[in-house]
Amino acid sequence: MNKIENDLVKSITDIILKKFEYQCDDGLVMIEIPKDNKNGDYSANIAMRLTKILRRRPQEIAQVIVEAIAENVDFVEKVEIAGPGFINFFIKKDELAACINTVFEMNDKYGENESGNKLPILVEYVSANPTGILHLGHARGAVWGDCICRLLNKSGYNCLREYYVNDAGNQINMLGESVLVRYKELFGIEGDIPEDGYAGEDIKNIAAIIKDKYGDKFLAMEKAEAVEFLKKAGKELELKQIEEDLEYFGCEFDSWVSEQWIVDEGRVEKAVAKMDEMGLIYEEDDALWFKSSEYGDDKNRVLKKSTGFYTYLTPDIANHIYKFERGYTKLVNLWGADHHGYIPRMKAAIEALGYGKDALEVDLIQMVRLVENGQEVKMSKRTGNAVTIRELVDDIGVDAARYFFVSKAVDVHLDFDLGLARSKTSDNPVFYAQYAHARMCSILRNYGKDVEKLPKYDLLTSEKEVDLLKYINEFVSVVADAAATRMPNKICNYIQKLAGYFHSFYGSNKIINPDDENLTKQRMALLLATKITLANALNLIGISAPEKM
RNA sequence: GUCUCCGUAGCUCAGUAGGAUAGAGCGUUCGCCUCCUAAGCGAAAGGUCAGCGGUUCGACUCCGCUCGGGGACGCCA
Repeated sequence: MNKIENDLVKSITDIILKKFEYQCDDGLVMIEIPKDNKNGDYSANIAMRLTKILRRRPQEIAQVIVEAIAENVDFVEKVEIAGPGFINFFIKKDELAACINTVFEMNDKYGENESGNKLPILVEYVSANPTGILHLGHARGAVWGDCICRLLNKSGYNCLREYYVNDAGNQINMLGESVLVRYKELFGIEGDIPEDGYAGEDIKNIAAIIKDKYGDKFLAMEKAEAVEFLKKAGKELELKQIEEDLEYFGCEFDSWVSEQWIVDEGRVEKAVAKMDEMGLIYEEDDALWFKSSEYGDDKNRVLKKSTGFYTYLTPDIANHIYKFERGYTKLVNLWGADHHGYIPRMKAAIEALGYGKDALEVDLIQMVRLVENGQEVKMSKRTGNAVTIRELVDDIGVDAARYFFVSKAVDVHLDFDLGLARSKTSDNPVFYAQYAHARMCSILRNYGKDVEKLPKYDLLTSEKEVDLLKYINEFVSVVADAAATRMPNKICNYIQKLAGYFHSFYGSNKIINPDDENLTKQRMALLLATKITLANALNLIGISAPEKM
């Protein structure tokens, strides 16, 4: 919330306390920017919200508030009651323009806020198995998670970006076997990829790298021994590829936690022992079960199979314990929608272990369906024809690709029309915003002088100018809200709207006006403040703000 | 069958602490470059917010039911 809104809320609660003897919670007072600015610069619906509590008609409550505001709040130019009881505030124009100097002072830090209160929060995302190349489905989660972390950092959370590497299960054995098949092929020995194996091009590349490095040494080796080696080598090469692709896509991680490491450290055994100690475990049919149904899951889950191996769940529980041990009190996981059934059992484990029911929040990333020429393109690491992140980025660019994913809420299914993304690059909304930025830079270049910080901006009173000022003022609260709700798409909405206000301002006002030096200075200041805000917003979603287009 | 996500303009989607006349892009139809970037601006057309009921001053928004579409329901990972 910006200063004006804050002051309004405070004034209103004060008045309510004084006139109605009711201590009104700040959260009850909503200050909004009305859609139609005939209804003021800001409006409040508090009179209607209080009707029940105060047992008075909204008009009556509004009347009292309006009178007191008019008397006591000096930055309000006019205040009136409208419709069913809205209180509409018209703010003195130079008060609205005060944000320009705030933006200048904060510069690239404008938008920062302390709403997170330094809360230690660990965000786990992507976490794709190191058995294949990252494709479109992963791209959505990667960008979304990356943007969430950018928002959290901007909003004063203490955020850690983590990738959980599933490098211990059966799929890694299959990786080793698949590499072995491709490796042998390079020596003319034909074989079939196992049923659950991996047939992607990446496996061939790995086989080739291994052949270059080690020659034919695995041909004579015992199969089990060869697979043991190849799965490790394969995993490392796959991981390296994943890391490079993510970086290429503008997504970085602070921390990579290996499942194998969790196992090797004895953390799995420790977790099981602890759960046993707490009476959360029982034995049945030669397997070890977790009483997850006592904590909200619809049935109990196996921790250790009758074969003696752990299920996927068990090391992951140890993984989550490890997160808490490092001091993170809030955990956020971004999982694919197919993991939806997995959430209750992980939450059950966390609750059972005493970390609190709501310590873990899981945001599900709904499916991305790849469509081309009206037909669905199946994507699977195994069929080998998946469109990879790298291909996508080479095709349409990092900015457009990122924007496509981050602008749409993750809880809806996404049809990614590759043909459309390719052919309509210039229609992508990201260019609208980037063009606005480039336009502003161009005007700054044409101006040729430094933009001055002025003590007063009293000439910025036209409708377009006021729209811009109010919206620049909103940025901080938009960032805080987007962080709290973990919805970076709200930043996209902000960007589109801010760019729209600018383009509209540009269309109706000559910014550099040789006949009026004072007005030009003020408009240039507004322009620079807009540019800084837009650049900061673009940066929050990892999209470049070009100086020229 | 159970759980879950979704249903808003011809298409792709915003709008979710309940608020004033439901928004944007693409597409369609008109205007606007002797002037700071026309990748832009202005205007028009386009809607039973899937349907029915409930909660209340007020519902696209919250609750229930129905219909329609996606996904998940393993001693896989």
